[in-house]
Amino acid sequence: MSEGSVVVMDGSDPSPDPVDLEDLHVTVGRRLRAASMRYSRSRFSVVEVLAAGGRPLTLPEILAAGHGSGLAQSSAYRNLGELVEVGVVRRVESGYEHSRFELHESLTGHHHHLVCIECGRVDDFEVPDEFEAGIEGLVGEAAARGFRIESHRFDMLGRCSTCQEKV
Amino acid sequence: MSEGSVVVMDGSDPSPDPVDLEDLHVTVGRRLRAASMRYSRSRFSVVEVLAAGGRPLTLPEILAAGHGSGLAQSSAYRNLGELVEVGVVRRVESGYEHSRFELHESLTGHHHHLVCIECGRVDDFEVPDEFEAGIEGLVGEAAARGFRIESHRFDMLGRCSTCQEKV
DNA sequence: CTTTCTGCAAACGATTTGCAGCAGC
DNA sequence: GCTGCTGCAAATCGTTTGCAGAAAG
Repeated sequence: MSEGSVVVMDGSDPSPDPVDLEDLHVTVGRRLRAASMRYSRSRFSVVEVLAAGGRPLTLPEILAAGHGSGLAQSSAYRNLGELVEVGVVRRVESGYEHSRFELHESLTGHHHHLVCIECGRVDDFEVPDEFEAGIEGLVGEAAARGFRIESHRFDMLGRCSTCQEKV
Repeated sequence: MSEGSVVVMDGSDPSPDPVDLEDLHVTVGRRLRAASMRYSRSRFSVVEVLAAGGRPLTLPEILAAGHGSGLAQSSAYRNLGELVEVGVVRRVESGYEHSRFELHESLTGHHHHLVCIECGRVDDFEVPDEFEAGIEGLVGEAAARGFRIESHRFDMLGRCSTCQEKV
């Protein structure tokens, strides 16, 4: 649960995610070993690709990015599933043809998504602290409905710059 | 696009959705006819089930609720797809085994979802106006990232009352 | 060496679709 | 009576899984 290398975003940095690769791999290796799993070459490659992507990627994107690594589709899916289980990867259902995968928030920091309703592309998006605080306030309201809230998901849907041009 | 029977929620009513069935069917019939489609018995039944559900339902749930109507699975899917196209139904991807379907927000009012991470159940959830206002403020920020926002999606994830007991 | 991975190919399962007969208007 | 809708069964397609050989430690 506790993790020393959590990256805290301050909202003032517009660049993707300066996650330190060194730390990242150390942390991932630790989490895998804790589950008596190996940090194999293909798992390493998947993590590397996700870190470089800086946004949720589909399986085809992951395979293409790891070009030459010759990773089989089934292995990639299997790796992703395992990484999800040890809390290194998070699966993002975009509702388009493919699921998307990104590094877990414990590694990249809490954020939300900008989803293109045209091409399905998903970008990361951080919101002001006061907004997040407002969300916390809603948790109590949900409790009144019998729900015990663990997390939330906030997406803004629209058209990315590329797809706006196509109109 | 414009529609006279849009239901506006004021956020003070905790009950599900007092959508008037009469109005609902009239509106749906109008939208279908506008697309030169018929308001067939099975489409009617699907709309009725969704209205009664008051929350996003899966296809199995829809078929079960319309018991006796003998609606074929493929027809239900086809009806739902058509209703989505004419703006009567909205598809909600829960990320669990089945997609879910609910009446379009133009018929039920804008709302969000409480999602049970255990059983996949989804309940409707309305947030205070000031919260929605805060969301609008984020649209401009997204624009700075090249995205033109059309809508948003906010889900709170947790465990429903039934699934809390199972622990 | 032993245990855990990987690739391959087959299996799955939710959703979609072609087609011939039925229903709405 | 047309035209559009429905059920049935087959096809899709992203994702999962069984298995035999290949790596990790």
